[in-house]
Amino acid sequence: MALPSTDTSRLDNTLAVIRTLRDQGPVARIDLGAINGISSATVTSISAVLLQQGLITERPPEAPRPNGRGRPKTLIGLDPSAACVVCIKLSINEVQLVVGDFAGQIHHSEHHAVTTLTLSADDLEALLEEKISAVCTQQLTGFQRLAGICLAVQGVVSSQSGTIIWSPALSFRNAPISARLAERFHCSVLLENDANCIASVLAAQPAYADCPNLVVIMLGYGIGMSVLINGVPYLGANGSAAEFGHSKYQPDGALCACGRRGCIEAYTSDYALYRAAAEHLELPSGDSAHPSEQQMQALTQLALQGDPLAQRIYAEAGRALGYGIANVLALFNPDLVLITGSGVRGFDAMQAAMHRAIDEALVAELMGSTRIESCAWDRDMTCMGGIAIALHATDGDTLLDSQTTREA
Amino acid sequence: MALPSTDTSRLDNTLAVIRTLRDQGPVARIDLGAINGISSATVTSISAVLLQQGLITERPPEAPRPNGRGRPKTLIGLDPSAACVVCIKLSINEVQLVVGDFAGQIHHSEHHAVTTLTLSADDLEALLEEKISAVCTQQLTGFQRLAGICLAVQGVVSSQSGTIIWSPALSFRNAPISARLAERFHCSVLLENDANCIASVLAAQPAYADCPNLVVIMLGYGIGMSVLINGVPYLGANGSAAEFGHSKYQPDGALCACGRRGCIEAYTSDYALYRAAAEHLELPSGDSAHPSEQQMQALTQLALQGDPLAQRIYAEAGRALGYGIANVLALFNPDLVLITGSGVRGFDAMQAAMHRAIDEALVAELMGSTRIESCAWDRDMTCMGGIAIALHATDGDTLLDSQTTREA
DNA sequence: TGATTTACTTTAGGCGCTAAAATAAATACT
DNA sequence: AGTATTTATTTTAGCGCCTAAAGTAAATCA
Repeated sequence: MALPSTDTSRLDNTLAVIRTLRDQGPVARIDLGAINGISSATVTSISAVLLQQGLITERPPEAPRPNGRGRPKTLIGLDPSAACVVCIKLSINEVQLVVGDFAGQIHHSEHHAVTTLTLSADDLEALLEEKISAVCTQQLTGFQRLAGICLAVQGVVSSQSGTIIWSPALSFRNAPISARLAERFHCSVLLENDANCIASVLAAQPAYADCPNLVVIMLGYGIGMSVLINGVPYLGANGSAAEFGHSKYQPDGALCACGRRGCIEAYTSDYALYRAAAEHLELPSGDSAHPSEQQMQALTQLALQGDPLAQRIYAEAGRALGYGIANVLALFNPDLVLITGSGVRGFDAMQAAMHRAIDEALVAELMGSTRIESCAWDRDMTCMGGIAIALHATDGDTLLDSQTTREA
Repeated sequence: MALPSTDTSRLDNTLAVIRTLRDQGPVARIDLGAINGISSATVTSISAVLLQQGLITERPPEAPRPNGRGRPKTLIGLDPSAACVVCIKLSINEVQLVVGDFAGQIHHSEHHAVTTLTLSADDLEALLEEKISAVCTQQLTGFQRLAGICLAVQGVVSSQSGTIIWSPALSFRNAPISARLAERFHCSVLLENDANCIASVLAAQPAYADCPNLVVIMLGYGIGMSVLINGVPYLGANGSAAEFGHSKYQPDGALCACGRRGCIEAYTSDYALYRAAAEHLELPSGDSAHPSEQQMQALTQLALQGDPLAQRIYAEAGRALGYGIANVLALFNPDLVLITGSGVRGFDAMQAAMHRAIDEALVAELMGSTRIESCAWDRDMTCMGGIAIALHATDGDTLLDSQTTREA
């Protein structure tokens, strides 16, 4: 496996510089050296090339005094216009498109209501092509190139083959979507699970920097999970790892949307909560199989205000969640379990039962030092993660690309 | 993080050569180049150094004609006497010591009956020191150096800190054992979970070469598991990952040795099977909390011969195992689940119920392409894995060490 | 015996890195 | 203002590793 390291070394160091600049904003050469463990002579050499390629620019030294005497630092930073990426989030009845620049900043975002379940695979492809084309002509004029597209999809996807294996938002299966889009737009197309995108964003936050093994559970209409092992999403053999929602609470338990019984999702997801409540409580009307945000908020309110039935429903959901988390702790022993998703709205009503269940299920040795926390939900997080992942994945291409275009 | 690759590159390539030789036996330089993706000029250079350090030897070309015309290959192979490692397996009431040579071959093995549960931490250390010393004087005379010691322990260990956090074989906890042995024997001391040792051996077998994500479940007095992710054992935050035995089958279920209820172990382990059977069946007498191999075989025989109660007990054990595996599949989506351990003796009696339970628990999409197989049990496997792990971990040291000794 | 084939070694040259020296651009001091 | 000091960046010199290609070695084939 040993590569001719003389080649890879320069590439590695160049990518490290680019990523440092993306994470930290403009940085001086000497600091880039210290951060990445390379000499400043090497940074000079690397940055000279990047400058010439138009991927970075020098910033005038900041007006306020730098920090004492000596030659002031010359900060270099990514040129946002060097490249851009598009992230498309595909969820039930909604498609979101976001454009991010080379520096990782969000440039544009748009939502479209689409009845995703009625689409055929060809429809979907046509739809995506159309939306991306529109965004390209309207938004991407200032950019030197479109580096990549990230498709963030709810469900099971194979990143390797670029195939959507199964998604609750789609009525078809095994759709090889990446290859066609890649051909159409001449750039890499990544296919990611939505939970992995969110977990990547969370893991990048300084508060969680010391958690290389991070589990993120997303509560919502269904239940998703992402497991980061040493900071990278664990995908499993077919990309169907981390299907927490369909791990079991109770053999022969409640019926799940997947058709089996006793899944955590059958107790803790929005549809499960609503199903349990709908028979007995008066709630805003609507599609009871796909409860609206309004309906769910009403139900959560009832529980928090002390309605006994609603409380019981949330307690049972919390207990199921707790037993599920206990299994996750026993099997993954992560540093941190983070609970988020639109369903965190009801987390306060579940929390006590959840903790009770975990204590009931696990001895202290197996709890280890794992923290369990919840985290506010932001619907844009998925695409922010997708943008970051797409940029990271395409840095090598961008580098190569700007080499050849400048040479020509 | 980028290291001065100019330095690491040579080290990487040298280690790759050593490991290729260990895996495949003597190999010609040109083939070492092809296997590891380096030029044969580099292999010549690397092997010249290793030869001079005494880590490898040239083999006379084999008597039977090589393969046609041309200069025959000169095979080079590891010198078994260049180093040795000791692996100590610590399990309930037994300590096994095995010596392996630099080429990875077992050189010596011995078992000792020890009432491990009555030992204090100091007793254990003294015992290990004594046994290792004895082995050193008797067995290690032909070796140039003792490269390392591997402690393979049942239970939760922290490899990083070299601390036995908890083991069913010991009555004390949090024993920092590695550091003291390292000081005493002047070599690296690795602490490993026994299941990880076994999984490493299995993963190295050609039959499982295409399974980078491998789960090994060990049935026995207790239930252990190891998860290999991309071929390396996943340890989790505190080394307590992969505690399959204490993942849950049933909230409020059968009482487990850990003190909680409903763990898989409380249904599927030897003690659980025996406990369920002891009241109603006539079985060889003995310690019913620690059933002997003989007792367990008798019970297995009853089930296989059609005794209805024994069959029911094994079926329930299989169902619990199946539900546990279903969770493992949902969460890890491995390429292969391998079931082994002394408890595989009863696997035939559990298998049907296990598969039924898995089908009942999971939709086909989540089963993916995961194979579930059992695998014959060999009590020496743990130490074979420990030897391999110890050699792998100490190759760098051995290299450095033989450099300095030869120079002096 | 010499041609051919295959394996191994030597040579020549490139790349990437670093340390150290040189240069640049500020502030501090007198 | 002019020089010393401090800090950042660039240039230089040199090292280690790698590869391709040329050279050498050791067989078989005819």
